Amino acid sequence: MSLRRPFVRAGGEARRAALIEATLDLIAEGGAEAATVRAIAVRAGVTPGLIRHYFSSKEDLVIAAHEALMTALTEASAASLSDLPASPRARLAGFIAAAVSPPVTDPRAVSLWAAAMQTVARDPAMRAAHEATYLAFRDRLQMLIAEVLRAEGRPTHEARALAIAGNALLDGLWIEAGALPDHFRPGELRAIALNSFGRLLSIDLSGD
Amino acid sequence: MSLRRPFVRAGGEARRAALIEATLDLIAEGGAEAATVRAIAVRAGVTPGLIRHYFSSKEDLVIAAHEALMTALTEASAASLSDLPASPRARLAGFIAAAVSPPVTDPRAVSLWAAAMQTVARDPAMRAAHEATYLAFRDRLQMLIAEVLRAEGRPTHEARALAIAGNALLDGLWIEAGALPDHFRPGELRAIALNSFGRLLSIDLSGD
DNA sequence: CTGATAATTATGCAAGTGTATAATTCAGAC
DNA sequence: GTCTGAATTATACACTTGCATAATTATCAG
Repeated sequence: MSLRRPFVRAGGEARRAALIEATLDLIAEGGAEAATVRAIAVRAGVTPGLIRHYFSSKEDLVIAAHEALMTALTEASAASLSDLPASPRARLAGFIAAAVSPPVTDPRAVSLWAAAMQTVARDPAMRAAHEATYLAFRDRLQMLIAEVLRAEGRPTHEARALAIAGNALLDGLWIEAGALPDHFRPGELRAIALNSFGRLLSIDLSGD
Repeated sequence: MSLRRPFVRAGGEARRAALIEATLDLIAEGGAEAATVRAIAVRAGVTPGLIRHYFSSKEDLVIAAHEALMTALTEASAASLSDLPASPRARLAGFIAAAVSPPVTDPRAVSLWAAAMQTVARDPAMRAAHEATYLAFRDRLQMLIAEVLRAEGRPTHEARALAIAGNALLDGLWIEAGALPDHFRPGELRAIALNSFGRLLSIDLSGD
């Protein structure tokens, strides 16, 4: 009579990742409210109670999911760096282009990011996670900008302001591309991003 | 023994507006999940059951609240334009400065915007409303930019791309100001916005 | 003053929420 | 093999949610 559901042990990191993935899927599809403990468990092929074995609370899981998402996005942008030539200008241009192209520009990612944004305002833990990933991206951008300025023999004291503006520009374009993908011609955002960055730095980035 | 709560009749439109206002307050403060039927009723100084007397369901109320918010933002944006001085450069500068300063830069507005953004992806009616307001703002910016270019005797064929980039820049700065207000010195974002726009247009906007 | 009616409150309910706790079962160590 | 601990399931609970329904009351027309 004991028809207890059979299971296989997936061990620490794999299950953790599966639960995070299920959480992100659900939030992207149906908003934060759709990511209930039970729904997450079903999506991950697991029983609700197991969530509490890997995360101290549901909130903890959601925060971990947000961190995983933002880290993945940041690394997707950074991954382009290693493939690029050594020239500072080419490196910056590649970084910018990657930030406004798939897979970074993905409606799912934008929707998830908006959901997280909503909680950042009031949840200190969430804000800490957002701050960390935001600053990580911006610092990377600032370093690339500083390298370009240095290569041109120009002072780097404006790098911070340029990084803030550049980051805002990329964020805005990223959001627009994700929310209203039909409003832009293919490659238009990429061209606008490179052209605008070029003007901000007074350097031509479109060539190479 | 019957201590039934006394009440006054507010009649149709007033109560309806009060319920919408309470809903927006709660969503802004605590996210969509905080806007429960009971919390809305308390905030509006009313009993939960009354909501069903003015709206066929809670979802109906939330949609009405979002519509009210959108139209309010649109009208506020339109009103700000009429107060601006006549010089094209001053008008553009004023518009930019207003976009990254209080009360536009308000955590409540950002939170509400994020909440709406989250549903844009899956709700066609919501997306239509969002498209309209987004394009209205961008078109306004494009017209201001075109006026400046025209006043300088320069061609205006780049106005569209400049408006897209400028709008993205303002969006990004606006969001970060709302999400992480402590990371920027007072007036820093305003200075960055004006300086960056100046470089995008190759025109000095900081003066005047 | 008296009905009539819409506005409002009061009460209750079924479904869903996160979480705690106990019972099981797999996988590797010895 | 068997022992053992961690991974997993199962069950239950207290609470919240949206909503339906019935009972009351303010307000206004006549």
